Amino acid sequence: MRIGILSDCTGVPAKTIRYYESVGLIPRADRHENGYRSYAKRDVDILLFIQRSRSLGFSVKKVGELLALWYDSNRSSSSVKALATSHIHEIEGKITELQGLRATLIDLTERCHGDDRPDCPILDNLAERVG
Amino acid sequence: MRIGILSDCTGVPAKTIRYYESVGLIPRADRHENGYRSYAKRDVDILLFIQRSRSLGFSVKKVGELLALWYDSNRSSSSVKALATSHIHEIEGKITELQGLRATLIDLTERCHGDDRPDCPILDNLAERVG
DNA sequence: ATCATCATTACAGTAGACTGGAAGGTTAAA
DNA sequence: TTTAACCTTCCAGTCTACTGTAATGATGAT
Repeated sequence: MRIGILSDCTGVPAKTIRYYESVGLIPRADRHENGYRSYAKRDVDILLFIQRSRSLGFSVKKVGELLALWYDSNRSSSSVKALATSHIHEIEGKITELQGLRATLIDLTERCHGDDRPDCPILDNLAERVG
Repeated sequence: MRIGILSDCTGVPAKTIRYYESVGLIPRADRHENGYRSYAKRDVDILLFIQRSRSLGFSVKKVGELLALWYDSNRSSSSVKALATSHIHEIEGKITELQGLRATLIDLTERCHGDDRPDCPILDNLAERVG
């Protein structure tokens, strides 16, 4: 299977597949006689695994770790769970941060009448010396 | 006031102040005879305004818009509110996305026993053909 | 006079994950 | 035969918001 086909099968651009190879996320592809990369069905599964992991917000680096565990039939499920759990914590940290911003902004906008007058608690707050 | 003092007053690195000038977020500073940038107390307020806006997650571009409104004594509070509201929507979009990821990951980790056995629903899920 | 500390500019690098484009080789179809 | 559609490599660019570094000049204290 050539790279274009693999791309069509997975939705991952050929450019990106080469990129994944270049950063070591996937192994170097076998080559046809003409130098074209040659893939097997297994590679479709790998790309889909990567795609799904990425869509869950795992960094490329962490996807590499997940792939290593996936390849390793002697892995412990606890090691996978640890990776996922740390990722959840990361996400929860971001959520908490964003919720804090949201709360502040909501408070400010609720206090802003939002009419034609220039008077505005949002700007007042931003202009406030904090320290 | 030289740039180092302004930096000390605000906590914004001199480098960053020059950067803000270079991208037009703040106007070009007046210069002393020796070519050094010269700032006034007003600039402290501007930098603090920028800092506070940035800490609320506004992009540098949006901070520019906020500053323009702040400078404009004829602004309408509704225009400020509109900016803030659109920013809230952006944040809420991110929160929703992250919560979705979190829910999926929590579900997967809950189904993973996390012991020494290789059997793992997280990897099974990632390996699952979706389309 | 010399040193530390401050300032200037211009250019490049960082992070993360790609994406674009040039210059060229290969293959299949019209 | 020519054209289209593939593929190759390599280098560079994108995005955002800075940050680093080099080379150079100014100021103030000892």
